[in-house]
Amino acid sequence: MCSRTNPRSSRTGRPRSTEADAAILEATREALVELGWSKLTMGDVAGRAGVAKTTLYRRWANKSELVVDAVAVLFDELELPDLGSLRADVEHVVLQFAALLERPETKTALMAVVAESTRDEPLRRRIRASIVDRQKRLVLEGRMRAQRRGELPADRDLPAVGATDDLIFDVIAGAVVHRALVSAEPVDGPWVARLSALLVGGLGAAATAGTPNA
Amino acid sequence: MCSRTNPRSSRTGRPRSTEADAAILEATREALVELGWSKLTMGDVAGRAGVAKTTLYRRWANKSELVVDAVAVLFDELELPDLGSLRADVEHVVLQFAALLERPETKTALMAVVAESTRDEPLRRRIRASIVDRQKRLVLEGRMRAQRRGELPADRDLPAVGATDDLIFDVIAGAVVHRALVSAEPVDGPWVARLSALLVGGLGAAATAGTPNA
Amino acid sequence: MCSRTNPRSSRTGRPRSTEADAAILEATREALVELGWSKLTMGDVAGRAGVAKTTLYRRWANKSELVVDAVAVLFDELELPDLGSLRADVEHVVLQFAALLERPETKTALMAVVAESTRDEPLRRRIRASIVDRQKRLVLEGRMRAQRRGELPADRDLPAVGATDDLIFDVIAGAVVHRALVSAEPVDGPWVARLSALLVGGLGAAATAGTPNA
Amino acid sequence: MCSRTNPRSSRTGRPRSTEADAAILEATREALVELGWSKLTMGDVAGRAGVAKTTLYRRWANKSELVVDAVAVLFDELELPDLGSLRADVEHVVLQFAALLERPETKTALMAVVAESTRDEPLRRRIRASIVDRQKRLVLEGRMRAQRRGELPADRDLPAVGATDDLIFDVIAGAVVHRALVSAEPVDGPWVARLSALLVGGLGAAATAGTPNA
DNA sequence: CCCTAAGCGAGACGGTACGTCCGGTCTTACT
DNA sequence: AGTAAGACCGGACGTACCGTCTCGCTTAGGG
Repeated sequence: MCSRTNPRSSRTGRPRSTEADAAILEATREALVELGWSKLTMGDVAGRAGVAKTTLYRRWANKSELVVDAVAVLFDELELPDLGSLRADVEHVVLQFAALLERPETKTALMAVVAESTRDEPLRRRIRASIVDRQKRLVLEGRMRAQRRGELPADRDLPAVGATDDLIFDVIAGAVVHRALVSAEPVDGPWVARLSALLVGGLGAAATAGTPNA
Repeated sequence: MCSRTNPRSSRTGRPRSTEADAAILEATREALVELGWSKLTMGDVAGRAGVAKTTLYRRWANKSELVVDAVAVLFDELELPDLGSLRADVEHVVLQFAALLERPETKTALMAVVAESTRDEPLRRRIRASIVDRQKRLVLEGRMRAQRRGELPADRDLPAVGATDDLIFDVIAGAVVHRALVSAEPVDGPWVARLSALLVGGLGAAATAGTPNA
Repeated sequence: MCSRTNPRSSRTGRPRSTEADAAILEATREALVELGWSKLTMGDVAGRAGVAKTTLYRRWANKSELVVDAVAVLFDELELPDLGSLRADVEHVVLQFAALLERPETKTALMAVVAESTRDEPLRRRIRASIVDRQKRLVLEGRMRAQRRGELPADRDLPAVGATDDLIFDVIAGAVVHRALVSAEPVDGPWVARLSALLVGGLGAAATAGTPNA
Repeated sequence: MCSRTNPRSSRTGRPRSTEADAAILEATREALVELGWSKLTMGDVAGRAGVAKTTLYRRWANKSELVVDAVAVLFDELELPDLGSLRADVEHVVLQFAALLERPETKTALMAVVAESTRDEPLRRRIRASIVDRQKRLVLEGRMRAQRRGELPADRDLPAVGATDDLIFDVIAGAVVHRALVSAEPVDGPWVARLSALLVGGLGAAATAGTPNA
């Protein structure tokens, strides 16, 4: 989670405090809630965590990387219970994702680090590894479940993420983010229903038309 | 475009320089290209524009509002020529939007101001007015054209933006933004084809299923 | 009083408002009382005087010159009534000068413009002409009066300011200024009595010892 | 000398750099010489000292306090060698003080901080402690020496500064300052001779007249 | 009675310094 | 070697003033 420069952490000297790690990440989330991304400062986080600024910089290279780590864990809460149909599964995951984006920590932090990452390749990689790629499992799981149910044709290598999975992921996540943050309108039941209908309908149409996925 | 507090600008005193307005916005775009959002500074922009810092602050309350105005004009370049089919029109607008997001000015700026707007209501309004709402005309135009062609059922009040228009807008814009900035993968021909197929298929499915949404 | 660049003020055009002149100087004194030298601003003075900043700069080149003019008039209030003896006259003028220096306008302004004048030759000349030289009449008058009384030998060209006059002037004014502003202790009766005794005694000693003045 | 808020400087953390202290004060004097009081800026001083602006503000609250500290040390150079007579001693100290006031650092700075101190009680205290009170030792020393020689009656408590000492101090310092800065005329041999004669004569007259002042 | 040159209020302008804040590094002494 | 404390450099912030300018308007006196 934190950025150990050397892979096999050196054997000698005082070991790093794991309590500090947790306190810092918690303090970061707290500061995000109270202050938002742009007014969050490293000094403030250190103060809240009862830790010296040095201790932050020993673990994270800069503010962006710290915030990515602090927020990433929240994305692991997403789950995909089997609700019996593809459409129900889609609605559920959209609502979960929307609820996550309504939390002030994520709302203020996510787009900020993404914006930052357009000029910071290491940060981009960290975001992919810590947040983006991990969520694709939800799409993969949902798709395979639908294939097992027969809602989608089962002609693809099952356990790997395909191009359509990527597309669905970008559409779902992108639509929710855009609705919530850019359009700044509520991601509520009716909207989610319409989005899910569009997606399931589109997937179904593609399936019947022959399957043009990579 | 810039923030004149006084609607009918006061008759007295030296009038504001419109040349300065233009020079500042141009300098802002230039600085965004060279430096990106987070390294762009008001002082630097003032320097490039050959203008005093105070002149910037007399017009814009902060960096975010300035950047919104500087970038907004780029979104007006989007057009929607009639390519003969709904799918072709969708592909075209997606590609245009993707090209816009590939420009370094917009890539670095758009998500940054959106992130900032989560804590800044006036900024949010400015983004909506200057960028978001203006682009919805493309969706409206495309939908009405498809209805005229008979590709979509014509059962809605034509000139107003409806709930499905909003949905389509969020899906297209959100998917492109997410693909380009979050997933950080190319918005290329195949991906656009798949997205367009999904959307057109979904809209068609909804139409045949007879869902008369508002 | 105010700085007309060309001596014979041009015949044509709208004449300068003499009311503005007075209002500005009064406003300057008022601002000096309330704010002191360093926090007095030209804009504030203009506002108090109900006048545009341009009108100030048309008359005075800068803040220092304005303040010199505003304060100079106060020094004209000093008088030298004949109290019957050199010592009484000296005590009286010292007390008057001390009272003048206790006024907040002069206290804060005098040393400030003097300090400024160490790097500003025109200002130095203006101070001399407007403030310093005018007060020497008091010394001259007092000395001539004492000579008429026979308290001092009458062997000098009467109406001109001599070297000893200059010395006495610097000693009196300097001692009072130093006591009031630098030592920051009260210029009260006992102190004035001691100073006057010292001066009159010194002058007397010089007179009896032969008169070694220029 | 510099403003440590904490009397016993805290044991923890990185200690303040004493080299920075010295460099800043030296840079301040240098800037005073080159620019004078009113054009000296904190940023410029920081630059000359090779130090960040924050380092200045960590030590001094404002420009005035910094300049007082920078200039105070110069006043410690004054000495009072025994020249054999009260009058010679007086002449010597006056010349020394005049030479000090001719230095551009002091000429421009002294009256400026005094002017500032009329509205700034802490600054006034600092000036008294750092500059004024320290110089009174010269008057005290000179007076006691004259008493030992028998030039002045020895009827006062020897080691303490009395009211006449204060008077003499204000007269000497004030006269020199006024001559040099306000009248803006040279403090040369003849003038110093006249001033010394006046003072010694006045003190003698007071002594013979039997004025046992406090 | 208009013409013209200057004064005037208002307020934007370029410039410069302010004093504060933060990022990220460093130097202490202690653990 | 990690840690808390806090000083350090660098640099941007947003504000305040300075002294200048550019407007449109006013106010005389001279033709």
